[in-house]
Amino acid sequence: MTNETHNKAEQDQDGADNSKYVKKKLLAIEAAAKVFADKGFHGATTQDIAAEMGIQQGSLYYYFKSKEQALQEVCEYGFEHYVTRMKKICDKDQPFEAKMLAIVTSHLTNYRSKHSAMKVHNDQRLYLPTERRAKIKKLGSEYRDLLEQVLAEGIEKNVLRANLDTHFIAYSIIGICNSWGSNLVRDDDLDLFDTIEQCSDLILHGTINTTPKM
Amino acid sequence: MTNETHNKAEQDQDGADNSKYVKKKLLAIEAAAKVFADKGFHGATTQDIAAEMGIQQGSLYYYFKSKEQALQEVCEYGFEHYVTRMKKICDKDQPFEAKMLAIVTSHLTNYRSKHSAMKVHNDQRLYLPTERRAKIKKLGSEYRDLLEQVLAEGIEKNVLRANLDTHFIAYSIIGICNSWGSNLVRDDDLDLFDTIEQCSDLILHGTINTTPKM
DNA sequence: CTAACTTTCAATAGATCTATAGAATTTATT
DNA sequence: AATAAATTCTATAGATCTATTGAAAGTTAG
Repeated sequence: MTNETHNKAEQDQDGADNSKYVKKKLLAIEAAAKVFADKGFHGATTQDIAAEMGIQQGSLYYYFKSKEQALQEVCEYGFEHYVTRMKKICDKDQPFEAKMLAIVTSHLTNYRSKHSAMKVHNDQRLYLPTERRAKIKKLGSEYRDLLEQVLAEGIEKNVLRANLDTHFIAYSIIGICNSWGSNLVRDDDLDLFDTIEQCSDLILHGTINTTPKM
Repeated sequence: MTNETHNKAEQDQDGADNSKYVKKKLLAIEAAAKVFADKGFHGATTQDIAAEMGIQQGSLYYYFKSKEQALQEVCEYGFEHYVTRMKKICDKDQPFEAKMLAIVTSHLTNYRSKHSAMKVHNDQRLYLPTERRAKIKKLGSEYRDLLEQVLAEGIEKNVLRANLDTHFIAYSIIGICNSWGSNLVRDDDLDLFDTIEQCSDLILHGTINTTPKM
């Protein structure tokens, strides 16, 4: 009768398996991801998201306290898997080339198979106020650090050129992968494994012909 | 007294030098570019753009018939220079490496020196309805074609590896450049020429150490 | 100085869209 | 079956925001 919690959206960081709720909340995140990916954060309406889920606009607020929170959760959702997988790859003891292939594969596979959330993370996260981006930022720099570490190892083992700037290369790899990731999302006909292979090849060998027959 | 053209925005494809008008219209496009780059198309308001120009919200419609038209013009504005410059580079008779350097330089310089419009073109053009994107699309494919042609020449002259997919490489180059372009826009401390050099180097030579001392 | 033209302004209608609140319905529990 | 709890609905206030309109202010030219 007083102010009980009528709104699940308020008590929302527990991992407790309210099974029913948790499952539909996930659907909500995925619906938001799809809609944000298509129309952009500001271009999308809560109505769009609700429609995607087959519920009424107002009902959406049972799952999200605000549209902004929805964006935040979509971004985190899209990015968490991705960083987790990266950690696993880096932990394994593998030759450099294999690691790099695994990294590119992980990155691009994530785009194709799973989430518009990846796209939303890339394109829309800057519309979040800084407070809401803290976790995402942390994940992002974790990811880059891991990647730079892999590159540093590669240099140490003499597989990579010694004069490389790992920071620069890390950003570039992420750039290429994101760019192709977007293409994969946009164009269903694009072959995933072909793309993976070509990206890796470009990153490793560049374009120059090193054995020119004269 | 009937319906005369009170609105310049309606008669707007003439290159005639209404000097005063033309100059301020350019300021309008640049203001829109800045605001769209910061807040995104849907996140920006006509009020924001007007404020950036120091005029009232309603007055903006003297220069643009609609917010959407503003976006279209910003995208075209950002991209035209860019394609024009590309043509010049390709026409010149130069060795492959020089051409590639020039292309990367042109691309990144355009980001740093001139326009948020580049950013808007990249990030926001898909929010335009197809009709409004016709010109932009044409320019885009012109650009890619030119780039692919340069690459094909490189292969022919045996400077580049024969097994390259020019289409793929072209997209990748654009991807890397856009990615670093965004970084250049976001981070003023980033050195332009350093970035250019590193991008070119990566594209040409990749990362692998081709002369490993054992 | 006056008339014609250009540019800006102020005010607003009409159309959103977010978020809230309380009722209605469905689902789970005793 | 009766009660409690969870989920969804309807309706709406309040806050935008775009685009229009006609008047005001500024500029140019005769």
